[in-house]
Amino acid sequence: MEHQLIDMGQVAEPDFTPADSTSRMKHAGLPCGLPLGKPLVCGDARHREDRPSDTEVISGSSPSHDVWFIRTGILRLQRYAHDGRRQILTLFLPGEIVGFEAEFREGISVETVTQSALCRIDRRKFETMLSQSDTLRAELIRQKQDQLDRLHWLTWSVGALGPEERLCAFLALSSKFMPFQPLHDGTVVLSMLLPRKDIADLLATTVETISRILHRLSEASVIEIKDATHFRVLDLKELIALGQIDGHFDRMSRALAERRNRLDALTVLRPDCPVCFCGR
Amino acid sequence: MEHQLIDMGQVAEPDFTPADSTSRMKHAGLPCGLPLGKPLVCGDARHREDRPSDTEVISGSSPSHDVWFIRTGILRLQRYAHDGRRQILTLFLPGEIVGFEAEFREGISVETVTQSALCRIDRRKFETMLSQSDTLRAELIRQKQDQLDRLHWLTWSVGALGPEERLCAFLALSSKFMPFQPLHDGTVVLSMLLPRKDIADLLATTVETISRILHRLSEASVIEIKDATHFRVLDLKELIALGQIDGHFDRMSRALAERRNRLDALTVLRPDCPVCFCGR
DNA sequence: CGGAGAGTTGACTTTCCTCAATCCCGGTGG
DNA sequence: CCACCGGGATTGAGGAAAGTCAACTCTCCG
Repeated sequence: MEHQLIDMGQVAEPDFTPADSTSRMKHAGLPCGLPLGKPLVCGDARHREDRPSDTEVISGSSPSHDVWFIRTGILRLQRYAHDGRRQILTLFLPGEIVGFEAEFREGISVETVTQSALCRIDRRKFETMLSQSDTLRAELIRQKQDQLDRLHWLTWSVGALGPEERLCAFLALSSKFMPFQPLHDGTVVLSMLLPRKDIADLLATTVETISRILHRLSEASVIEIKDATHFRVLDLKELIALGQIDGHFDRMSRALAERRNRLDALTVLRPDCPVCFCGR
Repeated sequence: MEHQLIDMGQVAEPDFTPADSTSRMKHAGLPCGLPLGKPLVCGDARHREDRPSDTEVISGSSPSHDVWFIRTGILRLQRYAHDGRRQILTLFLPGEIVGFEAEFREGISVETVTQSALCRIDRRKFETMLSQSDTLRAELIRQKQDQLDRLHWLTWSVGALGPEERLCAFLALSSKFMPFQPLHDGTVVLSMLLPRKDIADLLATTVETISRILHRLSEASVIEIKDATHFRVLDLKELIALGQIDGHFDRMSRALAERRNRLDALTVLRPDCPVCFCGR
């Protein structure tokens, strides 16, 4: 199979039941750790933090002393216009390092989208670790590159495409970084972790437009809407074509899969975290 | 003076005369060189290339063997939608290194906007240089950071602001990276090097809208239109306010100034290039 | 049972894109 | 020297996509 389906494991979902619509708020704990290769080294002891959704991690005004490692959950980098309009510039996913630089400019903030488990690391310590570990440095560069990639897509897409095309691309990609349930016929039921407002602000449109397009796609049998947060993807190829990410889908989903695998490797090889006391 | 005015020296402009409207196509030669600190090391001998405007530097389809160093001129990173609509994702300026990675994805290409003087460097050699020079590595990271910064602005701006606000921000920034002529009263006459279509495709709008907004701003006495490529900035503060880049203008123009200074230092300290044979 | 919040739906409105005509300027050739 | 030509820029008229506003539904939860 060319595109291996990957279960993120973030959300426990047995057989799909529409009643399970609160899944957006649940998550399982994972041991924490930075991607430092063999030894799991954390910057701090007892630095683990669980955050509910929609809480500020990095403020838009006060410079932060900390760097964050995302164990589970999704974060958003955002900025507001004077009229209160918000633009989400990128999403951060499990395994990513946030706040090292640049993501805390005046007016730019980072918040949790879903409930999240984070590791807080002192900036000074992180810089030391960075200077001592080639592995970590390489990982950081890879992450910056991935983020630049995503931002290129978003910028192009917001500038040159319409809302429908953007949403299709987003849905296609979502099937690679959101939890889902494979079905017998090869299709999948996708659990959308982002509320409508976040999707709208990421894709630079409105909740009303998102809603209308979703139902239009459902009408066209590209997706099936099980409930507000669960979509069955009937025609992934069509989503990719409509979203005009033909040449980019493979690379982007590969990048996502690799990050996921690196994270899994950490948690599988070291079920407990020997360095920090954030165990389990 | 808080914001030092910097003459780019790219365009020879004595006293301003509206007749000088072909200045867009002219540029002066500079010695080439990579920002490697003391010794100027180039990857290749005789690798200097002069390009007219609107020529492809990095193709969207065939992977490139080369990395480019911009001595003079402006380049654009762009991508087309299926309907032919183009989005310019970023501009590259003198002193920047282009094509090392990521800027040559499927469908993404780099072209000259103005006539440009480039240094072509073999990718293999560049990687060697990179592994041997901390200075170069640091410079490359700084550049990536600047590009990420600009892209954050563009994405936010296209997503959350209207065309008028985007154009104001662009004009304000332009006064920091385009040639200009200071006037007796402290205002400046800006030489716009980009044709309307490029401005429009960068700001995700149309030439008609750009034109209308320019004349609206002129009507409001924020700028004065000398001719199609020369604007006198009457009220920079207002441009910054309208463009909502209050908190970012200083940092972004500082970054531009620093790059410019580093490039100047290279050319001033080493008026001839001792390593490569591209001399002056 | 009632209230809050998210999502959906419909009617209206506005912005800005599209299309087309015109202008302006520089270059060229008679 | 002047008339013509071509490309970029400007201006105007009209229309469509998507944003705004408001009403309504649904589910969850106290």
